[in-house]
Amino acid sequence: MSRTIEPPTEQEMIALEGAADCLRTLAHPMRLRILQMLLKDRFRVGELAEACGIAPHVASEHLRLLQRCGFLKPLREGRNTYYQVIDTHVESLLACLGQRFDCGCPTP
Amino acid sequence: MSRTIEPPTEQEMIALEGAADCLRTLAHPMRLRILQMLLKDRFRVGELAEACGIAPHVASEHLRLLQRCGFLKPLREGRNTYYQVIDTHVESLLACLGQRFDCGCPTP
DNA sequence: TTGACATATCGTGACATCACGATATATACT
DNA sequence: AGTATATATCGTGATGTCACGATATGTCAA
Repeated sequence: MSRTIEPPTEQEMIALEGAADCLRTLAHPMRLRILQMLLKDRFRVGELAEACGIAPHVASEHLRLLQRCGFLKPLREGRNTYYQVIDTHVESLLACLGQRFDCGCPTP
Repeated sequence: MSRTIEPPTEQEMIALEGAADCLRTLAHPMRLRILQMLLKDRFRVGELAEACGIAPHVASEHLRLLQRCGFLKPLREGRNTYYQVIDTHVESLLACLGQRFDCGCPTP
Protein backbone atom coordinates (compact mmCIF):
# COMPACT_ATOMS: atom_id res chain seq x y z
CA MET A 1 0.00 0.00 0.00
CA SER A 2 2.70 2.43 0.96
CA ARG A 3 5.10 3.34 -1.78
CA THR A 4 7.93 5.78 -1.30
CA ILE A 5 6.53 8.93 -2.79
CA GLU A 6 8.56 12.09 -2.92
CA PRO A 7 7.38 15.58 -3.80
CA PRO A 8 9.11 16.95 -6.91
CA THR A 9 12.66 18.27 -6.52
CA GLU A 10 13.56 21.81 -7.43
CA GLN A 11 15.23 20.60 -10.61
CA GLU A 12 12.25 18.49 -11.65
CA MET A 13 9.96 21.46 -11.07
CA ILE A 14 12.08 23.66 -13.35
CA ALA A 15 11.98 21.08 -16.14
CA LEU A 16 8.23 20.60 -15.74
CA GLU A 17 7.58 24.33 -15.71
CA GLY A 18 9.62 24.72 -18.87
CA ALA A 19 7.76 21.98 -20.66
CA ALA A 20 4.41 23.37 -19.50
CA ASP A 21 5.40 26.84 -20.72
CA CYS A 22 6.13 25.55 -24.20
CA LEU A 23 2.96 23.50 -24.27
CA ARG A 24 0.93 26.53 -23.25
CA THR A 25 2.49 28.38 -26.15
CA LEU A 26 1.66 25.56 -28.55
CA ALA A 27 -1.88 25.34 -27.19
CA HIS A 28 -3.52 27.75 -29.60
CA PRO A 29 -5.19 26.78 -32.86
CA MET A 30 -3.61 29.56 -34.90
CA ARG A 31 -0.17 29.01 -33.48
CA LEU A 32 -0.47 25.35 -34.41
CA ARG A 33 -1.46 26.29 -37.92
CA ILE A 34 1.42 28.72 -38.18
CA LEU A 35 3.85 25.99 -37.14
CA GLN A 36 2.25 23.57 -39.58
CA MET A 37 2.90 25.98 -42.40
CA LEU A 38 6.39 26.93 -41.30
CA LEU A 39 7.41 23.29 -41.14
CA LYS A 40 6.74 23.07 -44.85
CA ASP A 41 8.09 26.40 -46.02
CA ARG A 42 8.99 29.86 -44.84
CA PHE A 43 6.32 32.55 -44.85
CA ARG A 44 5.92 36.24 -44.21
CA VAL A 45 3.84 37.57 -41.36
CA GLY A 46 1.13 38.78 -43.71
CA GLU A 47 0.90 35.43 -45.44
CA LEU A 48 0.56 33.62 -42.14
CA ALA A 49 -2.09 36.07 -41.02
CA GLU A 50 -4.03 35.52 -44.22
CA ALA A 51 -3.73 31.76 -43.90
CA CYS A 52 -5.13 31.97 -40.37
CA GLY A 53 -7.83 34.48 -41.15
CA ILE A 54 -6.50 36.92 -38.57
CA ALA A 55 -5.13 40.46 -38.60
CA PRO A 56 -1.40 40.80 -39.32
CA HIS A 57 -0.65 42.37 -35.96
CA VAL A 58 -2.30 39.44 -34.22
CA ALA A 59 -0.17 37.01 -36.20
CA SER A 60 2.85 39.05 -35.24
CA GLU A 61 1.99 38.58 -31.59
CA HIS A 62 1.64 34.81 -32.02
CA LEU A 63 4.99 34.72 -33.77
CA ARG A 64 6.55 36.63 -30.91
CA LEU A 65 5.32 34.01 -28.44
CA LEU A 66 6.53 31.12 -30.58
CA GLN A 67 9.86 32.85 -30.89
CA ARG A 68 10.12 33.30 -27.14
CA CYS A 69 9.94 29.52 -26.70
CA GLY A 70 12.75 29.08 -29.20
CA PHE A 71 10.59 27.51 -31.87
CA LEU A 72 11.05 30.17 -34.52
CA LYS A 73 13.53 32.70 -35.81
CA PRO A 74 12.74 35.82 -37.86
CA LEU A 75 14.62 36.57 -41.03
CA ARG A 76 14.35 40.10 -42.26
CA GLU A 77 14.36 40.79 -45.99
CA GLY A 78 13.64 44.33 -46.90
CA ARG A 79 10.35 45.27 -45.37
CA ASN A 80 9.23 41.67 -45.11
CA THR A 81 9.99 39.36 -42.24
CA TYR A 82 10.16 35.67 -42.93
CA TYR A 83 9.87 33.25 -40.06
CA GLN A 84 11.33 29.78 -39.96
CA VAL A 85 11.36 26.86 -37.55
CA ILE A 86 14.64 26.39 -35.73
CA ASP A 87 13.64 23.81 -33.13
CA THR A 88 14.01 20.27 -34.39
CA HIS A 89 11.58 18.88 -31.81
CA VAL A 90 8.65 20.86 -33.17
CA GLU A 91 8.29 18.54 -36.12
CA SER A 92 8.05 15.37 -34.04
CA LEU A 93 5.70 17.04 -31.55
CA LEU A 94 3.34 18.14 -34.29
CA ALA A 95 3.62 14.72 -35.87
CA CYS A 96 2.44 13.16 -32.58
CA LEU A 97 -0.46 15.56 -32.47
CA GLY A 98 -1.30 14.81 -36.07
CA GLN A 99 -1.69 11.16 -35.19
CA ARG A 100 -4.23 11.89 -32.56
CA PHE A 101 -6.09 14.63 -34.41
CA ASP A 102 -6.39 15.33 -38.11
CA CYS A 103 -3.83 18.05 -37.91
CA GLY A 104 -0.23 18.54 -36.94
CA CYS A 105 2.08 17.40 -39.70
CA PRO A 106 -0.10 16.49 -42.65
CA THR A 107 2.14 13.67 -43.84
CA PRO A 108 1.00 13.03 -47.41
CA MET B 1 5.72 36.42 -54.38
CA SER B 2 2.03 35.63 -54.32
CA ARG B 3 1.15 32.15 -53.19
CA THR B 4 -2.38 30.82 -53.04
CA ILE B 5 -3.22 31.16 -49.38
CA GLU B 6 -6.55 30.05 -48.01
CA PRO B 7 -7.99 30.73 -44.59
CA PRO B 8 -8.59 27.54 -42.58
CA THR B 9 -11.65 25.48 -43.43
CA GLU B 10 -14.29 24.69 -40.83
CA GLN B 11 -12.98 21.15 -40.56
CA GLU B 12 -9.38 22.25 -40.10
CA MET B 13 -10.49 24.67 -37.41
CA ILE B 14 -12.22 21.91 -35.49
CA ALA B 15 -9.13 19.71 -35.61
CA LEU B 16 -6.88 22.57 -34.56
CA GLU B 17 -9.19 23.55 -31.71
CA GLY B 18 -9.23 19.98 -30.49
CA ALA B 19 -5.47 19.71 -30.55
CA ALA B 20 -5.10 23.06 -28.82
CA ASP B 21 -7.58 21.98 -26.14
CA CYS B 22 -5.57 18.89 -25.33
CA LEU B 23 -2.32 20.82 -25.32
CA ARG B 24 -3.79 23.36 -22.95
CA THR B 25 -4.72 20.50 -20.65
CA LEU B 26 -1.22 19.07 -20.85
CA ALA B 27 0.30 22.49 -20.26
CA HIS B 28 0.53 22.33 -16.49
CA PRO B 29 3.57 21.12 -14.54
CA MET B 30 1.61 18.98 -12.13
CA ARG B 31 -0.52 17.41 -14.83
CA LEU B 32 2.64 16.51 -16.69
CA ARG B 33 4.05 14.92 -13.56
CA ILE B 34 0.83 13.02 -12.98
CA LEU B 35 0.97 11.64 -16.51
CA GLN B 36 4.65 10.77 -16.08
CA MET B 37 3.78 8.69 -13.05
CA LEU B 38 0.69 7.10 -14.54
CA LEU B 39 2.64 5.99 -17.58
CA LYS B 40 4.79 3.88 -15.29
CA ASP B 41 2.19 2.55 -12.88
CA ARG B 42 -1.29 3.18 -11.58
CA PHE B 43 -1.71 5.46 -8.56
CA ARG B 44 -4.39 6.67 -6.21
CA VAL B 45 -5.43 10.30 -6.05
CA GLY B 46 -3.77 10.77 -2.67
CA GLU B 47 -0.52 9.29 -3.88
CA LEU B 48 -0.46 11.57 -6.91
CA ALA B 49 -1.23 14.56 -4.73
CA GLU B 50 1.63 13.66 -2.39
CA ALA B 51 4.00 13.17 -5.31
CA CYS B 52 3.11 16.61 -6.61
CA GLY B 53 3.13 18.35 -3.26
CA ILE B 54 -0.45 19.52 -3.67
CA ALA B 55 -3.73 19.01 -1.79
CA PRO B 56 -5.72 15.88 -2.74
CA HIS B 57 -8.70 17.86 -3.95
CA VAL B 58 -6.46 19.85 -6.26
CA ALA B 59 -5.04 16.64 -7.71
CA SER B 60 -8.59 15.44 -8.16
CA GLU B 61 -9.35 18.49 -10.25
CA HIS B 62 -6.29 17.93 -12.43
CA LEU B 63 -7.32 14.32 -12.93
CA ARG B 64 -10.77 15.43 -13.95
CA LEU B 65 -9.31 17.67 -16.65
CA LEU B 66 -6.99 14.95 -17.93
CA GLN B 67 -9.93 12.60 -17.99
CA ARG B 68 -12.02 15.05 -19.97
CA CYS B 69 -9.43 14.98 -22.77
CA GLY B 70 -9.59 11.20 -22.84
CA PHE B 71 -6.11 10.68 -21.43
CA LEU B 72 -7.14 8.90 -18.24
CA LYS B 73 -9.73 6.56 -16.82
CA PRO B 74 -10.62 6.16 -13.14
CA LEU B 75 -10.81 2.71 -11.58
CA ARG B 76 -12.64 2.56 -8.31
CA GLU B 77 -11.54 0.07 -5.67
CA GLY B 78 -13.26 0.48 -2.36
CA ARG B 79 -12.77 4.00 -1.19
CA ASN B 80 -9.69 4.45 -3.35
CA THR B 81 -9.72 5.55 -6.96
CA TYR B 82 -6.87 4.46 -9.18
CA TYR B 83 -6.25 6.31 -12.38
CA GLN B 84 -4.63 4.87 -15.48
CA VAL B 85 -3.62 6.12 -18.90
CA ILE B 86 -5.91 4.99 -21.71
CA ASP B 87 -4.64 7.14 -24.57
CA THR B 88 -1.78 5.54 -26.45
CA HIS B 89 -0.57 8.85 -27.85
CA VAL B 90 0.24 10.26 -24.43
CA GLU B 91 3.36 8.19 -24.17
CA SER B 92 4.84 9.36 -27.45
CA LEU B 93 3.88 12.97 -26.74
CA LEU B 94 5.60 12.92 -23.37
CA ALA B 95 8.56 11.16 -24.95
CA CYS B 96 8.89 14.05 -27.42
CA LEU B 97 8.75 16.52 -24.56
CA GLY B 98 11.31 14.51 -22.64
CA GLN B 99 13.72 14.92 -25.51
CA ARG B 100 13.50 18.65 -25.41
CA PHE B 101 13.38 19.05 -21.64
CA ASP B 102 14.66 16.80 -18.89
CA CYS B 103 11.21 15.47 -18.26
CA GLY B 104 8.48 13.63 -20.05
CA CYS B 105 9.16 9.93 -20.24
CA PRO B 106 12.29 9.27 -18.25
CA THR B 107 13.54 6.47 -20.49
CA PRO B 108 16.14 4.65 -18.41
C1' DT C 1 -25.98 3.89 12.53
C1' DT C 2 -22.02 6.60 13.55
C1' DG C 3 -17.55 8.10 12.60
C1' DA C 4 -13.37 8.24 9.85
C1' DC C 5 -11.27 8.30 5.49
C1' DA C 6 -10.78 9.06 0.28
C1' DT C 7 -12.31 11.59 -3.36
C1' DA C 8 -15.14 14.99 -5.72
C1' DT C 9 -17.56 19.41 -6.35
C1' DC C 10 -18.69 24.30 -5.56
C1' DG C 11 -17.94 29.30 -4.89
C1' DT C 12 -14.52 32.83 -4.83
C1' DG C 13 -10.78 35.99 -5.75
C1' DA C 14 -6.13 36.51 -7.88
C1' DC C 15 -3.96 36.28 -12.00
C1' DA C 16 -3.06 35.18 -17.07
C1' DT C 17 -4.55 35.04 -21.91
C1' DC C 18 -6.71 36.79 -25.86
C1' DA C 19 -8.01 39.90 -29.62
C1' DC C 20 -8.97 44.46 -30.67
C1' DG C 21 -7.97 49.48 -31.98
C1' DA C 22 -4.55 52.78 -31.87
C1' DT C 23 -0.02 53.78 -32.48
C1' DA C 24 4.98 53.14 -33.36
C1' DT C 25 8.97 51.61 -36.10
C1' DA C 26 11.33 50.32 -40.11
C1' DT C 27 12.00 49.93 -45.02
C1' DA C 28 11.13 50.93 -49.91
C1' DC C 29 9.60 53.93 -53.60
C1' DT C 30 9.15 58.42 -55.82
C1' DA D 1 11.68 64.72 -47.71
C1' DG D 2 7.12 62.43 -48.05
C1' DT D 3 4.14 58.57 -48.60
C1' DA D 4 2.86 53.77 -48.66
C1' DT D 5 3.70 49.08 -47.05
C1' DA D 6 5.01 45.52 -43.60
C1' DT D 7 5.63 44.45 -38.78
C1' DA D 8 5.67 45.35 -34.09
C1' DT D 9 4.10 47.25 -29.67
C1' DC D 10 0.88 49.25 -26.27
C1' DG D 11 -3.37 49.86 -23.51
C1' DT D 12 -7.77 47.84 -22.53
C1' DG D 13 -11.72 45.01 -21.54
C1' DA D 14 -13.67 40.30 -21.85
C1' DT D 15 -12.90 35.74 -20.79
C1' DG D 16 -10.43 31.73 -18.87
C1' DT D 17 -7.34 29.34 -15.51
C1' DC D 18 -5.77 28.33 -11.01
C1' DA D 19 -5.68 27.08 -6.12
C1' DC D 20 -7.96 27.70 -1.96
C1' DG D 21 -11.56 26.77 1.79
C1' DA D 22 -15.84 24.82 2.50
C1' DT D 23 -18.75 21.26 1.60
C1' DA D 24 -20.72 17.07 -0.51
C1' DT D 25 -20.57 12.13 -1.83
C1' DG D 26 -19.29 7.55 -1.27
C1' DT D 27 -17.14 3.59 1.27
C1' DC D 28 -15.38 0.99 4.96
C1' DA D 29 -15.14 -0.39 9.99
C1' DA D 30 -16.73 -0.57 14.49
